[in-house]
Amino acid sequence: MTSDDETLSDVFWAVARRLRQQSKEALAPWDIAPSHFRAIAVLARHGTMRQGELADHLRIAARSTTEVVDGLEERGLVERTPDPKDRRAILVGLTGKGAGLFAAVRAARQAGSEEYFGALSEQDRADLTRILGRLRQT
Amino acid sequence: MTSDDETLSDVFWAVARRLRQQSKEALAPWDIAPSHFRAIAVLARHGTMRQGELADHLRIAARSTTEVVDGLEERGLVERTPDPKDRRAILVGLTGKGAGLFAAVRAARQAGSEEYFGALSEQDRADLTRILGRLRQT
DNA sequence: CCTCATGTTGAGGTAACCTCAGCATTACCG
DNA sequence: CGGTAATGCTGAGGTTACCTCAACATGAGG
Repeated sequence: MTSDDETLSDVFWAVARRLRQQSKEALAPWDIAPSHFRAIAVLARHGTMRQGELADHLRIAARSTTEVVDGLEERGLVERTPDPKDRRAILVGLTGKGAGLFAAVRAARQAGSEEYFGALSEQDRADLTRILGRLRQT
Repeated sequence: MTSDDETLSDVFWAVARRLRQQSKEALAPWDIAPSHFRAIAVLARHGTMRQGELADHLRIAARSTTEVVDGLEERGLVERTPDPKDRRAILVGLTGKGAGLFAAVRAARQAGSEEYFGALSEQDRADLTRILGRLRQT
């Protein structure tokens, strides 16, 4: 009830906080953060790749990817192996445990975020996807 | 080109990053962060209030509000005065400088975020507002 | 007056990023 | 071929925008 003085971006950030909270909780049983899961999902779908490529997929800086991969490696969910074709590069791939976790989360359909957005109607989800997609390209 | 493997939340976060970047840049000339501006906007619209009230308006924890107000006070944009009615409480109000900054940013229409969302059509903005509003209540 | 509630802050923490500089390695070019 | 440039990663350090928990002062009710 507090306010009507909310701009679109205020609402946007309110939702962002909510979403973060929600998906963090959803992933808590597996002891990983949303950013970790995002990376796992990419690896699960596209297979082993270089860290740099992973960064591109995640649309974050290479340096940030190092950190995400560090977290996953600590947990035994991914493996780093030197790229035989380029000794500067490092390949990142899911371990069995990592693949298992991905499957488990998927199966449980607790990807959290999707659960969250599930409150919307098909139509609203479609609109939201379209509108956000447009914004991203701006 | 990197990916089609994007969930709705991925897109959402991509937009969030963009938005943050964009509005940070837009506010840079005034040396304040988006969170600061949010607080200023509330104070400009509703006038002097207690810190706790401000926290409610911003929908963040009271402790976090302390920090935002700290930042604004350092920059001379707000003033803390003891609440004469309750000596535990503190009133926060805009200084002339703060009000001036608000006006300047407004006038320049560089609230950034709104600029960003301005790329959308009326209709899309309305839809987005509606959908996000619904999500927030979830 | 004594206990409980309220308003703010100190201390300490988190997630998810960022840039900049440095190191190793590979690629290109005369 | 030798030297310069570009590439791939990481160490160091920073930022934003939050959070919780506990302490402290003050106010309110019985």
